[in-house]
Amino acid sequence: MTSTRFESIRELPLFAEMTEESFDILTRGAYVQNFPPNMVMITEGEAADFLHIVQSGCVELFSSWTNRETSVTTLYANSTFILAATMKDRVNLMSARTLQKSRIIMIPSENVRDVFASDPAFALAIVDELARCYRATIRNMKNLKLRTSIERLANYILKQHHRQGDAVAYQLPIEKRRLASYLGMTPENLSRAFNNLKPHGVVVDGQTITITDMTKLTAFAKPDVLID
Amino acid sequence: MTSTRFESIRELPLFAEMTEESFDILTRGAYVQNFPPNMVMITEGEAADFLHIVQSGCVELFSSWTNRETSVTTLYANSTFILAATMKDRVNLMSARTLQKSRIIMIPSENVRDVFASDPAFALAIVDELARCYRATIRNMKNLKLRTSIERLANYILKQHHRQGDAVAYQLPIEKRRLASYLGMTPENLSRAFNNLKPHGVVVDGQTITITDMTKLTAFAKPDVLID
DNA sequence: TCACCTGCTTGATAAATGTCAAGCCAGACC
DNA sequence: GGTCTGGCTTGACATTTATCAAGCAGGTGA
Repeated sequence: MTSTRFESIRELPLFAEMTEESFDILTRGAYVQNFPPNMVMITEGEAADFLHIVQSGCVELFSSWTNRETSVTTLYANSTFILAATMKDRVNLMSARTLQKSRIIMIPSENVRDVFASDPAFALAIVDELARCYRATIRNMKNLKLRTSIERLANYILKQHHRQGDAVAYQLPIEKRRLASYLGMTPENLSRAFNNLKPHGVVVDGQTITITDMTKLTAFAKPDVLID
Repeated sequence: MTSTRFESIRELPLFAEMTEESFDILTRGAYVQNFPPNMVMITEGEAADFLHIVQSGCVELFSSWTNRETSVTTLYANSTFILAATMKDRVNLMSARTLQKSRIIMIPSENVRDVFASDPAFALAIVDELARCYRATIRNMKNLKLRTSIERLANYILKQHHRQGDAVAYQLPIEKRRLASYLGMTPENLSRAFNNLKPHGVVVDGQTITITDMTKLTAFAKPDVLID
């Protein structure tokens, strides 16, 4: 049984509904790999030979042009990446690096395309995941084009607050310099943006964010279900 | 035969490979509608009841937040839109307006989801289209985050040049104020950006763009297959 | 314990981009 | 032909954001 090694992902939405046979075919030739922190595992422009799934740890997708670099997103356990390039059999548009020691499952892209064609439940799950990622990217772009950097930060702080169980104080999940890049600004500018949010009810101490006045912060951030 | 009204889209990649029966089911309850120019046909936040296809004319997808608005993309004949929201049965994240008199085919979202589940060829076409749009959006975001507005304009000029058959001079396909919004800048700034490109081999006269020095322009724009 | 990283912050300054106001100009319409 | 309109352009200025340089601080390892 090849699949026993991959039981941990069997319950993920992407794989939960497919037949046992399909899952076997899918995981044939798949393998698990451990990466140390800060390791570039995928470089943009390379062929997408494997669908990747974060089993544990943390992966950043980023992209470069000339001498500039930008963080696109950060992925945690149970996230998939390289799905679109896998399905279209094209090169990756983004690079990927580990931020922590990470365990990654790699499934041959060919298997994914084969099973997509033969297992309707898997096809549905793939399209669902793809549409979800697409919509997340549209939201991201709206965020970038419609808001200033301070507004983006304010909304990020609110979103994290909800993700971390509505605690008044919480820890930033990533380094500030990566957050800055994700939000489309420089680290210096992020520092100043945090200061600018003080009168709007946010206090920062190291990695700890404390929302001192939710009403003020929400009034300033104006979160929107169609962006955030 | 319901489908005769929709023969014009039968040959599109999205519908070409599906069975005749599936196409019949898909177009049941579908209809064609004519819109005048500058008509908002879809408002973000509304349910995505129909998959839309531009049969003729021109449609702009755009988005708003507070009192700001941004152009996301412009679609011409044979383009589909609202595909991701249709597949996930969610609200639209973008609004759509006609830029010219346009003829739009509308297919009930329910039909799309039903046929997706029953016709593997259609499923494959859907996932292909979705992945294509997703990747286009990633490119768009990289363009926005990694380049200045002048660099974005330079690359836009190069891309249009190729699209319009490598002619030395060509007409801008959209109004400058919409181009400005698409590129993430103000109309005033676009005007100045055109002026800034003069020493890099671009002359503008109204809607006409003339590339006077391709070498210089390319050297400045540094187009990249992973963005453009 | 201390030195030394590395990432963060702050200040000074520059560059990019946006805003406001005015004028220009081509096309639409009477 | 003349007027009007809307989009485009230009100038002056404000704001936002980036850059450069320096200093700070918390964690790591000798």
